[in-house]
Amino acid sequence: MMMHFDLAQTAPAAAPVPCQDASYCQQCDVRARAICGTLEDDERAALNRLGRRVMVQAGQTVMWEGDDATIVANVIEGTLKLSASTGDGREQIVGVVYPSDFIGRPFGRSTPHSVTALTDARLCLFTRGAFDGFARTHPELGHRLLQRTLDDLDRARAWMLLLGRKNAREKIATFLLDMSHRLAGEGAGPLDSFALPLSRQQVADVLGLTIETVSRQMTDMKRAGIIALPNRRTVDILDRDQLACCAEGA
Amino acid sequence: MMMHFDLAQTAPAAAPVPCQDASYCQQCDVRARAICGTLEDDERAALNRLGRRVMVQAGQTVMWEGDDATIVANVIEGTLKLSASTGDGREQIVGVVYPSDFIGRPFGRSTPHSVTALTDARLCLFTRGAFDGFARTHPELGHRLLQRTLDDLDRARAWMLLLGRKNAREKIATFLLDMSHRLAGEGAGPLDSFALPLSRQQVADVLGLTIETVSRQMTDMKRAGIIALPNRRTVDILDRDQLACCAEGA
DNA sequence: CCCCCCTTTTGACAGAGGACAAGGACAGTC
DNA sequence: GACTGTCCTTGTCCTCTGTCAAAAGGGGGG
Repeated sequence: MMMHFDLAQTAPAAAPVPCQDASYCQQCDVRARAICGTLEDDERAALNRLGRRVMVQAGQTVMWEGDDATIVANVIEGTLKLSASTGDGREQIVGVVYPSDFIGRPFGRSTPHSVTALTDARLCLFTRGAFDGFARTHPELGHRLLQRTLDDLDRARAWMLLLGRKNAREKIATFLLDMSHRLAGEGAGPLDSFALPLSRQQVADVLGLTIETVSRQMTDMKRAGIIALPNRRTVDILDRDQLACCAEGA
Repeated sequence: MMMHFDLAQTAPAAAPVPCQDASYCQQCDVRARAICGTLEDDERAALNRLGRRVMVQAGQTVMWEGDDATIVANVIEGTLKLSASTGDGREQIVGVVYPSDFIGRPFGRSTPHSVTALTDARLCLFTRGAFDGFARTHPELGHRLLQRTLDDLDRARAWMLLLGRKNAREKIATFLLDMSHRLAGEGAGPLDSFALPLSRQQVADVLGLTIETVSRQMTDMKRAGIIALPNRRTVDILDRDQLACCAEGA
């Protein structure tokens, strides 16, 4: 039974509704890649008893920047954004998460950034207290989480170079190449055609640009024959080498 | 016996020279705050046998971006920068590390950014293989490392907001406030006077600005009576409230 | 099938910050 | 104390990107 995720339930008072059916994990699409992938069957069953499956609709915010960190989750399906913002409303997307990624801030007091669904999404949700306790007593899970966090940190720092030192053209090109890799499935090569899970405004928020600059740069690249834009959301990479050159500043 | 860190030894072939004197850890200034802080005495002694103490001079690079990740270390004393750069030499500082911080990329193939000493520094150095093995068999160490990595990730993402969405004035103000907190000792409040461990160029590289813009903004704030700059490296915060306003964009 | 709303694109203009250049200050050396 | 190299500051100009405004395009509902 899939429960529908009610926004009101994101409040600290949300009552966790444990998932009864222990067979869920067996069918889980992302089990192998998620942090629970290397747990023994009985351990995973125990973890499963702590969590619940929820759906979130595109646009719904699962956690708010600065709130008490009361939940964590694995992403089963869909795409979500992590975002931070200034007091006067300027927004920066600090991460985009995909199926098998982990969201939330374990072992901490408050959530440092908001988490919002970009598409309809399915999550495997845990209360933070229950998850923290489980992770502390299951080193294998902690280790997977550590590896994933180290990878996230590397990615965040690579993005800092982009935000601080690249110009608009380089940012767009780097972004498109990154998407072409991240949207590819397990072990598959980069995609030459894909649907962006982000609107132009959201692309701007990832890159620290305005929507107009994003639009102009993409149109320029289209005119240069480097990419094609058959409709609003899909991107075809026509000349990957040249796109890589743009990303490097050449 | 303190060994001097030879740059050539950063090469993969570097022979680890174990530290014989197990009492080192007892006297270690940062033991309580470092990731080894919660280990039992015998465990810490075992870890100690895997590592060696080294000195690095200001300006020396301990690891190079893209190199095989062969070493990790705890910072005992001094300040170091983590930096990434584009093919054509633009640089972005993606982190500044202080005593008790951990550096290097455990459980990974290559180092994603360079590590360079800003001041003379003392490190407690491990080969990555030895450290990885130890961490895998000592969950408590892994857990401390996880907490630290989660904190680093939060900081990196907060900095992404600064890099992507703040203007020069806000960046400088945020940076100065951050420094005033990070340079304060254990549990102490923020400092109203401190010596920057960074040159103007390095401040620019942290904030994604040019050295001229950094200089101009700091002079402007000095003229506005918000800060004083008694010499090149020291900063006095005269009006913290106003500085906080600058940081927020007000 | 048309209409309406929202997203995206395009245009014109302005301003923040970068690039280049020169002058000034400071620390270490002789 | 003069010298010298490095780091920092200041000045001028220019460009990239942001801002504001309007037009164009697309998708969903009636």
